[in-house]
Amino acid sequence: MKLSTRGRYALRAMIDLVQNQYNNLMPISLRDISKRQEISRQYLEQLFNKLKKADLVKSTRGAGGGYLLAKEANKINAGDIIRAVEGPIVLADCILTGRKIKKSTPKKCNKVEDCAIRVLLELITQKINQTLDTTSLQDLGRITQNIKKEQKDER
Amino acid sequence: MKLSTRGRYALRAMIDLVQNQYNNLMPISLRDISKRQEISRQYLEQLFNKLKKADLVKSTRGAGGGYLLAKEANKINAGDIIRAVEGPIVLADCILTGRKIKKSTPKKCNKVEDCAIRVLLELITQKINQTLDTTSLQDLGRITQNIKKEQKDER
DNA sequence: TAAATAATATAATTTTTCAGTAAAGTCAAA
DNA sequence: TTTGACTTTACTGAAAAATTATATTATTTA
Repeated sequence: MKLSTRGRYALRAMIDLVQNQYNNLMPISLRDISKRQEISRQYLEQLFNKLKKADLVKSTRGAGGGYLLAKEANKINAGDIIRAVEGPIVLADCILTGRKIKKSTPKKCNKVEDCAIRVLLELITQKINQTLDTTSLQDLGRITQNIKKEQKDER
Repeated sequence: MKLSTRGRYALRAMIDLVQNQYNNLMPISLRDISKRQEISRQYLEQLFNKLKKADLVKSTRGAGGGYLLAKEANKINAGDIIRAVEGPIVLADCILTGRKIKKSTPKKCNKVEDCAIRVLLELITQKINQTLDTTSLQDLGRITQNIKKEQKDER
């Protein structure tokens, strides 16, 4: 049970965007994010594709172009970001499809025991989404800011 | 973000154990569980190895042998079972190790942005464990029982 | 006590997913 | 018209997960 790097990288990139924006006026290029976050440009491209489709960022092309937040940082939450790049959070396939367990051997989930497990997993999924949806990008930005400050003060 | 089959199978096997026990007197063989749950015997062996080490089941060898619950079903919870076969629930490696992100390229998690993400993931992990630890095997057994009953009534 | 049963332990194999890379193309602004 | 940036698709290698295989040891029962 892990959050894949896709989700983590997307969060990181979005936090980077908030931190480096000047009132969301100057587009930020993937090249810059790539450098700061040490994530390959091509990989970022994949992620921002999805972030854009989910209306979380907007882009301007050409020289001096790049990405901007599509909404205010307090209107974007962690759940939006993660679901944009990873799809909906599903702890077991039968929850979404209702049935299938595997792709290769599309066996039905016909064990009643599974249904009890499904009840449990659905409950957990709810809790996860609840937490993700009550944490805004602004929150994440502030936390980051505070950590940076602390690190500075220590020196 | 998925619960692996290991965890799901272990839950299923344990529910099977509760459902088919006669006051926990007659050991249940993996062969029977394997048949009922359609999980290969060898795979079950791996799982029960860990369940035993975690003191959730006890075993007797030889003919007529098999597994029994090591404690009462209301003293065993879903979290015990899942953690027994999957290890602790960790949504990102840096949470456990404090630092490392990957094994192969042991790069440090030196981005402050990650720390904000860690705060979020730790919160979620707490919630997950909370839910898992408040759902007993007895609960799961009852839910299963109810579902079986409903299915019967429908006919 | 031999045969059958069932757990224990480890190793090997297969399958699937993930992470990252590459390439070729499109579009917009300076 | 050229640069810089976004778009899209395909591919590859590595790691993790799932499954299978092979012995071995311990009990019971006929």
